[in-house]
Amino acid sequence: MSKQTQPDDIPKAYTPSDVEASIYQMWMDKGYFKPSANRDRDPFCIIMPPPNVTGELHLGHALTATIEDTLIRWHRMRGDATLWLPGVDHAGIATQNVVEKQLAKEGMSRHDLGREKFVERVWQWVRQYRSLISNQHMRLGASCDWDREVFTMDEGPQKAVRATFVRMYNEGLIYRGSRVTNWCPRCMTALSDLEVEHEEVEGHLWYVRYPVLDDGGEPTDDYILIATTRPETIVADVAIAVNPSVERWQPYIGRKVRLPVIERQIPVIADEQVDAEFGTGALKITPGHDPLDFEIGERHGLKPIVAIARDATMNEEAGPYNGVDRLEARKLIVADLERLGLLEKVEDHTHSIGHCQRCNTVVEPLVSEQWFVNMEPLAKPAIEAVKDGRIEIVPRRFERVYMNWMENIRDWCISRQLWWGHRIPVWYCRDCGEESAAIENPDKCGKCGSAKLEQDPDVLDTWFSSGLWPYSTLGWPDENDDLSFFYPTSVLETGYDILFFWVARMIVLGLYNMGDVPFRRVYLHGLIRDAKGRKMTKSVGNVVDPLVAADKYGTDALRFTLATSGGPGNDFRLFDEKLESSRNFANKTWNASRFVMQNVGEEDVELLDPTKIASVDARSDWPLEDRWIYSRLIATVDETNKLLGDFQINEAGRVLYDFFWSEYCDWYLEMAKVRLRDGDKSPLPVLVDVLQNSLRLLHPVIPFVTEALWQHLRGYVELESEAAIVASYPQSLGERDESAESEMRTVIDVVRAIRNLRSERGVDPGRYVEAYIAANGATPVLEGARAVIESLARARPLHFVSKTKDAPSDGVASAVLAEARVLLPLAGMIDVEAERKRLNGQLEEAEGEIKKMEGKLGNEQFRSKAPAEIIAREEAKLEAAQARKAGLKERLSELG
RNA sequence: GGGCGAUUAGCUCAGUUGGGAGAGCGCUUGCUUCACACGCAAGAGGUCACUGGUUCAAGUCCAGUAUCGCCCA
Repeated sequence: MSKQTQPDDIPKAYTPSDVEASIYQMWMDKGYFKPSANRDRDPFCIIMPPPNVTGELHLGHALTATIEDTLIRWHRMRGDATLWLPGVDHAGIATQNVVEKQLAKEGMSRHDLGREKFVERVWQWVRQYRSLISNQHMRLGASCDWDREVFTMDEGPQKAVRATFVRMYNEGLIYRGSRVTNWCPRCMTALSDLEVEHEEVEGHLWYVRYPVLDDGGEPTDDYILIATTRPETIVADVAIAVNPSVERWQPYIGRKVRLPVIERQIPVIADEQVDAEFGTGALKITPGHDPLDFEIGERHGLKPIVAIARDATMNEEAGPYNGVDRLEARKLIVADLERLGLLEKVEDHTHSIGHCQRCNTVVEPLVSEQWFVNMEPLAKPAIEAVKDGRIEIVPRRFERVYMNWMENIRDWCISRQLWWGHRIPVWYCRDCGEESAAIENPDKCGKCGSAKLEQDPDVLDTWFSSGLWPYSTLGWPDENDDLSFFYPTSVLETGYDILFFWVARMIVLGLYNMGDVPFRRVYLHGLIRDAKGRKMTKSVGNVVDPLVAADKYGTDALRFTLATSGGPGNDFRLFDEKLESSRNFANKTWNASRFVMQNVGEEDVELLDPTKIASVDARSDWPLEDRWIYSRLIATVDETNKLLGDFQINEAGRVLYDFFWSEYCDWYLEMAKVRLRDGDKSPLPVLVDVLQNSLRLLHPVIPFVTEALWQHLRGYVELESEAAIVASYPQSLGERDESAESEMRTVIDVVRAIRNLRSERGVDPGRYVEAYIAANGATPVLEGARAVIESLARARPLHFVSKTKDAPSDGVASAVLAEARVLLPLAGMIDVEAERKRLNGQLEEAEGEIKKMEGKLGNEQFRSKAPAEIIAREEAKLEAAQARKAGLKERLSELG
């Protein structure tokens, strides 16, 4: 084979920026991201959560991309027909806000432009950011099928939105009505309940006197005391409600009181729902500005009064306060109440206040006409789907959170008073007043034929279109092969913070539109925090740009860190030290590979044939270290596949890290060097084979460095595929070799013991020292590993003796293991007294262990109830401790 | 008010059928050893928040308490 690269051509340290761009380009050019057209294969499909088109990707997106890409690459390597479909969300309010901000810098508002021109302006923004987002995903190594990239406002999804709306409208599941909804006076739109964030605020409770009127409508000296947190809404009160079960209120029911501040008369009514415990037990009823009051008002046929306008200023209903901002009006009204002697007292009071998710403005609940989805009938099948396991949520605990929300579902306000978004497909006839919904824009009224049609000016909640994402991206409502092959999709992966916003609604709408669940499994990841555990926000200024981190440490380092930092569903902190450690790991793979390639050099090395070496027997004539590392590889392969199947990506990463670094590099490579230095090339096939398996195992998490190495390695050895990304993922390689593993533990223990003695006695690291080993049963194993031990422990020559008495006795440092006693003659470096003290300490430890084990094994209950395997293990421990004790006693008596 | 999560080495976190207390970083000591100082070797460091229970056996299961955080109303 011709060598494509020389070892010297490979730089000493891995430099991500040298290889990432060209590798990604190569993957793209070769079309590796496209799903196999072979429909006999199992489908594996993830629809990417569409990032908002508002701006650049943050770490949460990078985490999503990392986890999904890892799963996708793993399945692709396993041979599944794998599709990862990318997309971008139009993000109604958020995008409208950013474009408005841009306009403001030019001294304009959207009203200056008008709706049509403003929307065109947003499209300009979209064109810019849509590709920017794709490019950022590419930098992160995302192996999605870019030809299928979709935007929520593309023609296909538009059609899906309309088809869904029209059907729900016709079936009465979507309706229009006047309700108290959450109104953001800054965004000037209604919001759904989910878009309101509640915050505890230190406020006040004002106790206001409402004078009771006599039959002639004249005020008496009597009054009803009302506690309120919002005095400005007094002007919109329509009644006072009391709980009829409270004795003291009985005489007032049916009478009238006079509204303080503006002199309107309102009735005192009785309603069971009034909380007799809160405040004074009497409640002012303001149906125009409180959802609960709205319900009470409806029950009693009271017409709501809206006194606060959409811009949060008081309107004409507020009389003297007309035109004043709601918070200013509060101050004025409190002052007026005080002046009139109607304010009895003020108490401090903490309560939660709703804020707009997008702009943090205090939300005003007010009555307005909006579109709603009747959720209850839709929630039932969505509850069933999770209950009966058609959808599994990982981690499991979120299933309860989901259930709780679904079982207490409330109608979903879907209309937004915005210009940017899916326009509600409802038209009103100006001639006959007919209202109808349609998929295609109608040109005349279906009832009277008039052409004077007006479309509803509002747009839909962004989440309405993203709720259709698992199939609108696959071409629905049109039927096609992709849709039937890939739907239901395999995994929906996202952060737990959008479980309700997105996941729950996709389940509801998927079942409604498709009659089947949108995905089989939901995997929810945690949120990323900064080094101090704080949420990353622009206002704190602690936001980490994923691409900056990727530039600094390499994309693989970022990915490895994100993939291994936290368990499923748990938040985790990100900081530089973690990224450094991941970078070091990438560099380790680089250098181990470099070492292997240097040693392969011009040799013709063939890969091992796994089918021929699957059994322990087939490997029985291999040297111990070869049998050992191959057994460890087999164990690692099995464990990794199992963990990835359970979404335990963090654990899989840890297992691979430990195997590659602590076993392959720290021990196997060093042991292989012993033979290689003697000109023995026999370790090469194992060295290469374990390496190429490791590269494949690691590829899903750290794709760039593994691909770069794969390409280098191909210059030396015939590998199974032209690229790591399309190599097969190692699976079930064969039987573990338990005896090789335990024999190697003994060898390693002996090496460590010698190193420890040397280090403690300050032996010059370069110096070789003689060593004596008394090992009894383990002698053949240790003797077989003589060269390895001599080299790794720098102990030469190594003498095997049957008893420690056969070794020199003067100036000897010793270590007593269960399997062997090791003696290092270090004349002049040994303090006999200190040595005795040290050994006595170990003797005490061993005796303690023996006592503990004897106690346990002497317990009849343990003997009869514990599994045999555990009893055997404890017995082995006891024996080991006893062996150690005997060895230590022998040594001590030799010391005299 | 209801629910969930966290509490394990100085720091950040693993620990998924109950039986070995672990990793990375930091720290101490020694090494430019022919893959790697983004490294190697040797160490120190923990009543697994607390109380009680189940069990032969509890970081792991159950009940409760405390502190912190999150979600829902």
